[in-house]
Amino acid sequence: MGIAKAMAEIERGTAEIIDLERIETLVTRYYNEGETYRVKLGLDPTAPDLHLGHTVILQKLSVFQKHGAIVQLLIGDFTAMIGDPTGKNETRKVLDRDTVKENAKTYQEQAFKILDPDKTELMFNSTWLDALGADGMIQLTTQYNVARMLERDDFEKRYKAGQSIAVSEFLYPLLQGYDSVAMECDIELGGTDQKFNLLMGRHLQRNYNVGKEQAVLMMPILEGLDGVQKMSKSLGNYIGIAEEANTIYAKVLSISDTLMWRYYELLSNRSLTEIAELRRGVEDGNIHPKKVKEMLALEITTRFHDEAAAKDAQAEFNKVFAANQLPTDIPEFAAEEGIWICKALVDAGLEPSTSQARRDIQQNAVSIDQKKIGDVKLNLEAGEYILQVGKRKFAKVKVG
RNA sequence: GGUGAGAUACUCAAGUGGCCAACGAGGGCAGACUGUAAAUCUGCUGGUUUUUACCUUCGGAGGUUCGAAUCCUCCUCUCACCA
Repeated sequence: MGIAKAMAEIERGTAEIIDLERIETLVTRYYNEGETYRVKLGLDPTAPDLHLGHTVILQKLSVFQKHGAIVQLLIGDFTAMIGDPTGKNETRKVLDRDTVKENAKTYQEQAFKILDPDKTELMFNSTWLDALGADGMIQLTTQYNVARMLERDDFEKRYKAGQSIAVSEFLYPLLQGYDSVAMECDIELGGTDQKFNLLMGRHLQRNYNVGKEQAVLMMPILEGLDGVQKMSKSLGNYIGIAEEANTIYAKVLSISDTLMWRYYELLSNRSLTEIAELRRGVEDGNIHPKKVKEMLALEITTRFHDEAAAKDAQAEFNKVFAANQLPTDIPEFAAEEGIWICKALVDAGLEPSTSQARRDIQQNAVSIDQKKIGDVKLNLEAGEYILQVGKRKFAKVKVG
């Protein structure tokens, strides 16, 4: 493959690249002399469930692997103790080594759905940060000053808003930057929100005389299903890559039409020209936007499962939501005769509390065997029923 | 160390003795309309084997009072100014 084409693949969809020249040099050297280089990605071991937001960067890493990169997946087991400053004053729970190892393993398994295992190294930053010691830590803190630290967007905002900033939080960017020193990486990837930390790596590599300064490549932050907030597990607006085909398909289809184009740009493997054509088609009214969304849903579902599973998911989706029929697999549970409907809904996991169940029944959101019920005092007699709350929550109950 | 201000539900934010399970906004859930899209309209948004009732909640622990998110004391945390 030509170097120009490789570079075009690397640059696609990026938010910002610092030191593009260096990347080009590395790629060129690979193609001419077969010399590999190192690309780093730091991961937080607290949340082992990868979602599409992570895959934006992982996909980029896999592009690099095609062009001569050895990927360094860094598990931030040490830095997890501090937690990247987020503005939230949550106390982090301290993870023990075993949990971290387990999380790392899960990470790895999931990441290998996208990455080439033969060109990936797994690392833990406790390896060198444990060894740093108090004097090493102090040495590290002399490399930067408070005024510059406060330039970091998040710190600046909080400082101006009069919110607290723990001293330990200043350590986070420094330690992350020091990782780059220890790893001697050539390029570091991250989201745009990581810019400050990524640049710190460059700064520290220079100060510690590593002999190179990492290039930085930032990917845009993928919005979650709501289209506003960034995709994250804690916000519940994510599509997990380990989720079932049906779920992934349905979630993709539930995004807004505007957001769909964003997902195309960042997640699809279709060429940019192809995407532009689809877009024109929709704008001209020649293609129904739902068709385009279905294509995206199929593509993404196929990526984490396979084509057959994706097709099945599509069929199932149409059956349940377009044709209003019952899904194929409905979780079952048993209950005693005469059980109060609200209690049954809670037991089935369809409702969080009987009070909530009561409200939903009053609002016509609950049906039994596809018939709405309005009676909150209903007790179920012996028999089998299909319970449904809203459009998407189903359960089969055996009473008696 | 001193002085002052503040801590309310998922978030922001009213409420300064009874009309408070606590205004409002955002978010979320549900209904109508749809393409499980968007926009719009409507309802709900602490819990309880059963609800015009009862129980728990306004940083924490005590106290005053017939009655406290509201008053008092101590504590914890945050911010500002001074040192």
